[in-house]
Amino acid sequence: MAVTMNDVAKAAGVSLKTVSNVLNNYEFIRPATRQRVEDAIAELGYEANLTARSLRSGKTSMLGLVLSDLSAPYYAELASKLMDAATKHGYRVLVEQSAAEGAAELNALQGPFRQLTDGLLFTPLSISADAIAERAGTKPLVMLGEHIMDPRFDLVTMKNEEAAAALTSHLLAGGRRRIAVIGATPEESTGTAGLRLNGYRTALKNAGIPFDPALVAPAEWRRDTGAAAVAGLLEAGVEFDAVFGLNDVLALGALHELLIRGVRVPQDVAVAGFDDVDEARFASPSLTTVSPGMDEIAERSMALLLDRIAGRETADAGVHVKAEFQLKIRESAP
Amino acid sequence: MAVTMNDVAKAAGVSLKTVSNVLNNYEFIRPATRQRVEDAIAELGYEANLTARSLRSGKTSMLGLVLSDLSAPYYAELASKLMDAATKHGYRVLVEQSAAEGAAELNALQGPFRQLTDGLLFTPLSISADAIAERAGTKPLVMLGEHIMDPRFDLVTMKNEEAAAALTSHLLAGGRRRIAVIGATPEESTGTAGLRLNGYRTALKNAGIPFDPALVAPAEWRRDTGAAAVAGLLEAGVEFDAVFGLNDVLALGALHELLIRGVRVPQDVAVAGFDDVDEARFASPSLTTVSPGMDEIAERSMALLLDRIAGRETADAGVHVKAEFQLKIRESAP
DNA sequence: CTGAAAGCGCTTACAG
DNA sequence: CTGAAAGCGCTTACAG
Repeated sequence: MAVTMNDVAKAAGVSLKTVSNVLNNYEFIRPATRQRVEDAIAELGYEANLTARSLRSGKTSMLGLVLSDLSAPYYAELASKLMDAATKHGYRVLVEQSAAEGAAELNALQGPFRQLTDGLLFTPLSISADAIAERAGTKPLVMLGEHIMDPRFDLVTMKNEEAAAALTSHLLAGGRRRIAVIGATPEESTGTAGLRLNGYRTALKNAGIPFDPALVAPAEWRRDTGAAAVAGLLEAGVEFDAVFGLNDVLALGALHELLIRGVRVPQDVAVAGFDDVDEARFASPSLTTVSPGMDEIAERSMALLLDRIAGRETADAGVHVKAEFQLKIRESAP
Repeated sequence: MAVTMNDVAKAAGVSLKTVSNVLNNYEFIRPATRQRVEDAIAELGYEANLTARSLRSGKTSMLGLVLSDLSAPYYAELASKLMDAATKHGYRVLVEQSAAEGAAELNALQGPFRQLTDGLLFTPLSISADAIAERAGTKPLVMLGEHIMDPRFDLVTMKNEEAAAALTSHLLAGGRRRIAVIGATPEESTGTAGLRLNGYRTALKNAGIPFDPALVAPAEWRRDTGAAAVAGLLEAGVEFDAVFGLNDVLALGALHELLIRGVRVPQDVAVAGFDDVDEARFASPSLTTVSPGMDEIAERSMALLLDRIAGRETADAGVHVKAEFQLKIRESAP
């Protein structure tokens, strides 16, 4: 059997409570007592049983991270940063992939997954704010992304509209007039895709250019679907001189498809994305995109969640944070 | 307070043990009793407390996954598949990033992380087999990768030597004679890099071509380091007509560097990688690489770990599994 | 097939 | 500053 607190207490000649006090850094312990306990711990190689601690205290020292797909570069990079941040604060991260499915999202919100974690970083994609509110429970919950922007919930996100507008304006300043958008439906206006499309429309409007729904191609946010979407536009005979992929993998898929069809980038068609994943810098041509402030998003969301858990943040209404973005002008749309 | 088993037992008019029997699918329960218990569970909305279960049973229903960096595409894709597999079997996955540092690896092996999981999928990169054996404890441990290939441990890996040899032979068959290798030191012969380099040397030997250490450039396995390594070779005046990046991100970084320097791929220099991450297919030119059988690796390693946990696999010596590979011939080295 | 009791290893009021 | 006791919510032998 493993060494228990009881063994430590006996070896140090103190009570259980005193050992617990030492472990939990209780302030008022006689230095000599503390020393004796610490010696006993070292000698016996005692390690606290986290499960027992958790059962009694109700805290698990684990955080939940729910996102659609860990193999998507944006999420992979974000998860990596969040885990590093959590480790720094003594927490571990339990990841759940929802595949953007409502059932999986609900499950993560209420099921055993929730029970095992002290707080949740949640990227909802399918379920509604009301469904979340109904099941939110009492443990802290911080939203990532923009499917839900509701005053009831804490939210850390990015400046989607502003950034998309800035990127579109850059394309317009480069003389592009028919900018295809990949990854949204023409009438979308909420959620990540909708907000980025709004930004695109705002920039067009400011430039006095009418919005043409024919230029907007829906697609799931992957490379293969980005490629297929641009192929669809070309085959439908839609004319365009730029492609705005609503995220980088869409743009990279589109870029690939254009090049194998002999379309020159950026001479014939400029291409731009959104996310600034590492891959974007090393594409050929390198990809113009938006850096959405991922470091800031990771740090702020982790800090907010930990503040809620510790009771340092007590605002009744949700706290909303938007990270700063940066345009990354590269070869694909100089 | 949450609903407990006691509440269910009272509501159903049975003992605690009977409720436990129903929850754990004990075979010999009178159907009527089972029904009453299930009704009570449904009515009260009872959910088992996993922490309590875990304290008593010693099982956590969590699996640990230790890898160096979740933002690396190969690991991101592997982790994603492993999580899906774990979910299918009722397990959750706790991920730990080691940054390939020995201290972090030791920590994952013994610390609280280990305590919280029923078994570990471990990609050691720094620590020795002996160090692992010393700290392996009694819980199941399956190695991923090839830093440790020791009969004491279960291991699921890929055919590094064979695959690297096959890829090199393909480059040779295409008329390439000076194939630079990025991501290893010339004398390396163990670990993932060493094995792949061995395969390269075997293929050269079979073709009667001498091994030139000047063609081998060390680099950490990232895009930026791949680019820097190829830049280093060019600036040192080393002549080569092909580049074998020991993984895809190295190859993609190298590809990018070659193209911005005006080297034509594949006309002047062929480029090949290893891993077949999704990105490889969509690079321009698309990347010739090895598909190492990631699906098989994910499935087999998960199955082996679960078999060890359940006691279905009882071999004293480590079970070693090697997945089948496939060459993916694409534009960068046709 | 089912029950009563013990106990997993901690933390938490409560005393003193 | 420290101790003795209770209890978090389960599962596990042990009986019957």
